[in-house]
Order: sequence, then structure tokens, then C-alpha cells
Amino acid sequence: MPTELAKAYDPRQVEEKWYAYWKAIGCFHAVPEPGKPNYSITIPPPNITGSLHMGHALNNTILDAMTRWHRMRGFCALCLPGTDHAGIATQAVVERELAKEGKTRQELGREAFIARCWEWREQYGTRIYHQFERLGCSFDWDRVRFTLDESYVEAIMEEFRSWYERGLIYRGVRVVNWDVKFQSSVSDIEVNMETRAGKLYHLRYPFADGSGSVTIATTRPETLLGDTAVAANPDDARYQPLFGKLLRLPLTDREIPLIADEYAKPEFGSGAVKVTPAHDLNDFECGQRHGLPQIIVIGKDGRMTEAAGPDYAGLDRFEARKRVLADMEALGLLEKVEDYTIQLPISDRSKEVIEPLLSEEWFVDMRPLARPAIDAVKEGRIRFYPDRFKDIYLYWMENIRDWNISRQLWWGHRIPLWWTDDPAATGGKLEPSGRRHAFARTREQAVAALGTEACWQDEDVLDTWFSSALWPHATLGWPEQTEDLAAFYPTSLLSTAQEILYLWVARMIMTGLDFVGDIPFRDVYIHATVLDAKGERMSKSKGNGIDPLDLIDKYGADATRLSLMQQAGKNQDIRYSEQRTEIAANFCNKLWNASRFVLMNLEDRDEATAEHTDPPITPIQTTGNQLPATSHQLPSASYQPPATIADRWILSRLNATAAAVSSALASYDMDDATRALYEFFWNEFCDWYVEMAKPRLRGDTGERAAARQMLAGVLDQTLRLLHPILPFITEEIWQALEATAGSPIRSRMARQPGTGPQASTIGVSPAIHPPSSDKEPATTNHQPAASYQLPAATISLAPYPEARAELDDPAAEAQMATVIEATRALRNLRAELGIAPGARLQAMAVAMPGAAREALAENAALIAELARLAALSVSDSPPSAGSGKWVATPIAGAEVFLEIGDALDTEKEIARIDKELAEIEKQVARAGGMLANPAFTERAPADKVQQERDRLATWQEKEVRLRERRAIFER
RNA sequence: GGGCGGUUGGCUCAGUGGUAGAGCACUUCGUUCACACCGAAGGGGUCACUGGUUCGAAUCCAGUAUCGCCCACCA
Repeated sequence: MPTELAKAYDPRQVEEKWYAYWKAIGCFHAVPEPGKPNYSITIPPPNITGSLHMGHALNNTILDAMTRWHRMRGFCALCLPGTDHAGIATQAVVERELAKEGKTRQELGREAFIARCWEWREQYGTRIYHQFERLGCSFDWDRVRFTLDESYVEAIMEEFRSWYERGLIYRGVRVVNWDVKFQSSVSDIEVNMETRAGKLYHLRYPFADGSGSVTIATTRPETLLGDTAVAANPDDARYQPLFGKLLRLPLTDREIPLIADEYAKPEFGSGAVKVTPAHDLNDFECGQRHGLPQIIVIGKDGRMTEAAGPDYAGLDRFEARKRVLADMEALGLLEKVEDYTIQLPISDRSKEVIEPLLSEEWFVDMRPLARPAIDAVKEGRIRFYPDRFKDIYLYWMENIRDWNISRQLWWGHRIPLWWTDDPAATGGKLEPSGRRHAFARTREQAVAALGTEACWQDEDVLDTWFSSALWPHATLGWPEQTEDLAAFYPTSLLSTAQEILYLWVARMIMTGLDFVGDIPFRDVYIHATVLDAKGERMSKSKGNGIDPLDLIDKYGADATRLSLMQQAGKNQDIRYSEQRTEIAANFCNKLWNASRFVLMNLEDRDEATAEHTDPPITPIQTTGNQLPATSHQLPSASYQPPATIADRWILSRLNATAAAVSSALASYDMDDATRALYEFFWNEFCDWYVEMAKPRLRGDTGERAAARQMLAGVLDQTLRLLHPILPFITEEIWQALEATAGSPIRSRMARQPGTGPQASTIGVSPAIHPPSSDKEPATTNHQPAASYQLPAATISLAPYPEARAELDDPAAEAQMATVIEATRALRNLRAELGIAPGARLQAMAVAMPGAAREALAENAALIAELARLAALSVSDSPPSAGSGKWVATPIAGAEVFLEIGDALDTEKEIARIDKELAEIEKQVARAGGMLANPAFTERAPADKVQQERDRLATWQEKEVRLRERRAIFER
């Protein structure tokens, strides 16, 4: 007796066990084989500071489901995991740790600080791997990659060298986004514009000759100290006579010109704008046009510089603002202050106000790289799901800007460029400043390249995204031409959050095309953002986040996965509440209990096992590393009596479900896939098929065998269909089902508690594979401790059900539809009239026209079934017309009588009939109205017109019967 | 400022031209041996608004309102 299956599903009992089992048998390790198609994904590498959050849970569930689905379909499926060193994020965490010890990174020094970062990463950098395992992700742990692995660094160096030598990487002086907290520049896409309430200050700049003043408006008065001009529009008549005059810049001893530039909009404020080339991008460009000096008055520490003058130097930038305003007011030069909504640039990482300032940085010229990446998408070689992201991508790519890749950090890939200011140097590239630089991996190379010993390496490191941009090909071994690269590149799918579409996705496309000469992935799926139940972004500071690990602990990984997949449609947001996980957990429990029912009926209970009637099973032979996956076989089309309509119906529905699931998964409509499965299993298999199978299980040997074969076969197929989404519970049930299948592996599994794979005996390590440095994937020993026998098959390698045309059975579906409709109508009658179970049912064969006769009258078994499902007993004598001690209901144009004797409440019956009549009249009026409209009958397609005629006839028939019935009670 | 997405029962959402759906919540009934994390029955919506196309619109078109996302150098 499989009573070891508990009454309620307990995920904790099974999840760890099966994950260890899968790893032990090595079924996640992808080994390409000739003739076998490959499927590959390189997962978005989480930051080493990361911990699984809802976005990860959603994305990695999708990735895993797609991987498992392809694996079951016979692909060599690779899902390659890894992590990102995450320059800024990690450095921030480690600096915070240092701060707790009262130290700064500067005190520690560069080398020691980097050592601390490595320590941190060794200790915590792979925590998230274990969390992925909790989620059930079937990743190839033998191929784990980290962006600072030696081989990965080779890829970055090759990328840099190539771009540098081709002149795509250049040195530029620009206004960059300076993050004061991290003391580093950040790229445009790492800056968010936030709308804040602020002030607009109107300041007066007097003319140097004392002839009045010009008023300018600014939101940042402190930058006044760095102004080098005031601009007005050349077409602005107010200023035309004044262009070229000098203004005396208040609070300084400088004089600045009034210049004409189209950047100034006459309609804004006074029409004149202050120009601060060192602290504003527009002003910088304006300054370039007019050859204006650039005076840096705010330093990289966020404090005013010496250039700001003795009164301000050293002040914090926000303090300086107050001081400037006070001083201007004292001078009578503060004209007015207005409330104003300002757009404030905020650093995505530090949340600090970005300080735009002039800095010398390394840039990548993106335009030549963008072109092929645009074409690849336009030509459809890369497809976006949902499709609308294609346009978003293209718009950005068409307007791409150069990429600032240098970061003033220590944790990351140090820029492989060496400098010299030795005038005797000959090699490298010459900057206008007179310095030279050259690409070199080592000092020796640098000396050779520059021709001087007096050289030093650039202090900066590369933007984190410079390395992530290479992820698909670098993880597969590029720049070496590895077998993995040949087998798995281009990868099949990239799924990620929309917020890194530009930051990451676009750049991978560019580097893939540029370096490998091919797209990095065929499909890009952009998943929804997971919000809280109120539709707000989850954040630590708001404390409204849901921790997926808590959900897994409480409801299990399968329920967590299912709840996410149910909501992963084409919408851009998901409002997640814990209730969704509960609902999903209920489904798992339903699956568990229905399976228990099937399993318990597969056992021979009270009779001798002598006449074992299970049909013979032929194990499926598989090749290569795919383990044999035998199972209960579905009856084929040749399955003959005792096939019932219900049998044919459930096979047809199963088949339709398999088709729907495959088609939904193929287009990443995860919600559609889960919905199809949910509805099939719960509303069709459990609610109807299992119920209808019950009497057969108590029937004679043949009936019982047929019902068992059907139940086991359909359950087996359903488990397979569900496995990509619910890996754990399906494996647990499937193994138990296998154990009853009479196959060679029978009885190895879980007959008694304790004989299945136990986590303790397989030796699950909590911290899984620290992928130390950069070794080639070791051929790990997949053999578990030989203390017990592993199951020989796993559902994760069992063939995925494919739709088979021969199982489609529209006739059976139509007949079952009638049975279902009739059953519901009868149950409704009983409930409405409060009729006790056991009332007698009489189906009047003679009174039934059309399809209903076929479905009901010509199939006595169905009538009996109907009665049973509605908890009624069948009567063999028709109701006596005069007595009135019966009720009737129209079903599919026919009529079924229910004999209830003296219990009949005439008033209730009339009320019920009237209610039904009202509904019928509504339908008759609708269909009748349409058919009476010549415009409809003449212009609508013939089949639609016929459809309405049929409907009208049906309803009218029902109406007639009900009126007759009602007449019996009228006095 | 530009672009995109949403607006369907109390809640969360399916539904792209032909009888408005699901889950949760709600009401009534039911613990006969798969499941009360369950079963049966029921109530509940003029599909945001206005106009248009059409025999027919939740669905297609235009506009409006509203919520959200992305992009953007008006100080």
C-alpha cells in the first residue's frame, strides 16, 4: 500500500531529496551529442552581493522551465549559471564592512582592499547558488562562471585590446555623471531622473560698465562660481544690442561675456541663461562652441574647490548653495525665488544626487557597433518577447551615445592601459596633453610598447557592464574556440528584467556580433516587474518586499514557481501577494491527493495478485546520457472497448492540453501554459474523469484493469506536462507511479519509508560548489555513496508529451459536454429544490430529440452515470403525467425528469420554472431578434446565421417544455 | 515634452468581431473511504468615458479621463 504518501503534501519531505538525486545522476550536465539538438541559456549572473529576490525567482523559474522542457523533448539542454563581480555594489558592501571596523579603503590600500573583496566573495559570493537550488533550477553546476575567472578575464582583455586598437576606445574630457558617494563616474543609464519639489532662483548679474544687469534663472546657484558666460538666444531682440558686453560675475572677481547661443530659449525666464561648462552637459557643449574656459568649482568629493574662491572653498555643495544665496541676497542681487519642480539626477546604485562634472575618462564609440546589432533585430534574427520591446530597443540603439567605461573604483578589471609622460617615449598613442598610452597586460609589455621604463598603469577599473557584455560567449570559452562555444553559441534564450535592456541586453548583442560574428541569443524574453500587492515596487527601505525563500519554506518551491508562472503573461507588472502562493500550493495538494487516489487504486488490495491485469509495459529505450524513462503507457488509438466516452474524452482533452502547453511555452506565454494545465487537471481530470472512473475501479477485472491503465497513463502524461513548472512534486509522484508500473525498476522505490534517496545519504552540501577560480569544469563524480539504490529513471528525462492527432475525439468531447451539462442541471435541480440524495431519475428516451438522444437515450450507461454523478438513483418507470410528483429540466434540447414524490413543493417548483423561463426568454429574444433582422441574415456569414438558428430552436424547445410543465401546477 | 502599457464582478486577472469568464472573497448545502489546502449549488459585471466602423464591438478606429512604465539637455 502506498500509504507512505502522506495525506497532505509536504514539500520539505521531498525537495532536498530530489535535488540531491538530480545532481547525483548528473542530469543537469549537458553533454552535446551528434544528432542531438542543443538548447542553451546563460543565466543573467546575479551580483555576488545578491540574494534571491522575487525578480530572480520569476526569471529563473522561467529559464528553468524552458530548460527542463527542452531537456524532456530530447535536446541537450544547458543552463549555465554564474555570478557577476558587480564593481560598485560589491565595493560598497565591503566598504561598509570596513566602516564597521572604523577603517576606510584608502587606509587599507588598493591591494589589501581587493583582497578583502575576494574574501567577501569567497564567503558570500555563491550564497545565491544554493538559493537557486532551493528553487529547483536545473543548472549545469559543472560550468559555473564568475566574471573575474581567469578565462573570463582573457575575454575582457581581448575585447579591450580589439576595441582599443581599432580606435573605438578613446580618451575624452567630458561632463560625466559623478557619484559623490562612490567617488566614481557612472554611465547615463545608471542615472535616474527623479522629480522633486525645488526652487528656481532668479539672480542678477550686473554689467561690468555699471549699465544695469541681466537676470538669469537657475536651480543650482552654487554653480554660479563656475560660470564663464551668460547666453541669450541670437534672435532675442532684447539682448541683440548687448551681445559681447561683459558682466561682472557676483561673488567673484571675474568678468564674463554675454554671448549669443541658440541653446538659450527666449521664452524661459528672462531669456538669459548662465553657462557653467564644467558642471552641466549643455553648458559644456555651449562652452565648446564658444571656446569658453571650464572652471571646476565642485570637486570629486562634493566640496567646493579652491577655484570657487576663498569664501567657498571646502564647503559642501549643498552648504555652498545656501551661502551663495545668502551672499547674493545681501548684495541685493537675488531677484526672486519661485517654487519649481526640478528633475534631479539620482545615482541608481547609491541613490545620491549625481554631480555632473568635467572629468577625463575612457569612452567607447558605440555607433559602429550598434549598426549590426540594429540589423540583427530588424532582420528578425533576434526576436523580442513581448514584441513591443523591439521598438524600444531599436529607438535606443538608433540614438546610442558613447559609453563611459572607466570607473574610479578598485574592485573590478583594471584598465589594461599604461601611460607615460616621458618625452622620449615613442610607442603607443599620443594624447593632446603630450602623454602616451598603450595597451599592455604587464609592465614588461608596457615598457616594450611605449619604449620607456617611466610608465604606469591607469588607475581606473572597467564598468561592470563591460564584462557582463561578453557573458554568453565568454562563459562558453571565447576567445578560445571551445567545443562549448561551437555547440551552444548562439544561445537559445535570454530572459531578463526590462531595466537592463540597454545596460546589458543591447551590449551583449553588440559584443556577440562584433567578436563572435553571430548573435548571442535568438530570443529575448523581457519578464514583468514583480510589485507588491498594492502595485508598488518592492524595496528594502519600504519594507514591502516578499522574500521568495520564505515562500519556499512555507509553501514549497513548486508552489512558489507555479504562482509566478501563473502571472507571467504579457503584462508589464505583476502584483504579487502571498495569497497567490497559497492558491498554487492548493493546486500542488490537489495534485498530490488525486495522485494518491490513483496510486492506491493501482495496488491490488483485497484480491490475490494472481490475475494481475496490468497491460505489459515496454520500457522506452533511450540513448546517451538519457536514463531510461519507462512508464505507464497511454492507450493508443487502437484502444478498444471497454473504452468509454469518458476515456476517449479525457485522452482528447489531454491531447489538447499537451498541444496548448507546447504552443504557449514556445511563445513564452507562461500564464497560458499553466492555465491550460491547471484547468485540465483540476476541472477535467479530477472533477470528472476520476469521479467517473470510481465505479469501474470497483467493477470486474477487465473494467478495473482498463480504468487503472487509463488513470495511470493519464496521470503519467500529466505529471510530465507539469514537470517543467513543478519539478519536485512531479518527480516524487512519478517515482511512486513508476514503482507500480511492473517495469524493471519496479519496487526499487519508496515502498517503505527510508528506502528512497535520502538527503543525508547523498550528502547534500549547503554551500554548493564554490566555483574556485577558473579551472576547467572538473568531471565531477556523479556516483552517490553506494549505500542504497538510486532510482534508475527520472521524470526530468522522460519524453515530453507531444500532441497526437489520432487522440483528438470531437465526438467524445461533444458527448461528454452533454453529460456534464446534464449533470450540472440535475444537481442544480436538487440544490434549488432541496431534494435529498437518492431521489429517482427518469430519462425519457422517447422525448429526446437530436444530439441529446445520442448522448443520453442511446447510452444507458451514460444515464446511469449521470444519475450517479448527481447522486440520484435511476427509476425504470416513467413519471405519471398526472401526478406532478416530479420535476424536469431541459438538457441540450431534451428533457430529463426527476421523480421526487410527495417531497415536491409546488410553489418552489413554479418559482424555479419561472426563473429558468426568464433566462430562456432572454435568449430567445436575443437570437430571435438577430434572425428577424434582415441585415444580419443577409450579411452575416452563413455559419453564424445557422448557429443562431440552432440556438433559437434549442431555447424555444426548452421554453415549450417548461411552459407545459408550469401548466400542470397552475390552477 | 515624446513613446509604450493598463483600465473587465469586492480583490487579482484571462478573454482581439458572434450567448461576458477564472481564482480568491461572499451565500447555502455537504465531512459516504483522494483531497475541508475539499466537494456541490448560487449571488454578483451597462467590460473607464465619448464618438465612429460593422448586421453585430469588451474585442477594430479616433478622441477623452485616469494609473503606471520607459525615454528626454529647457536653465
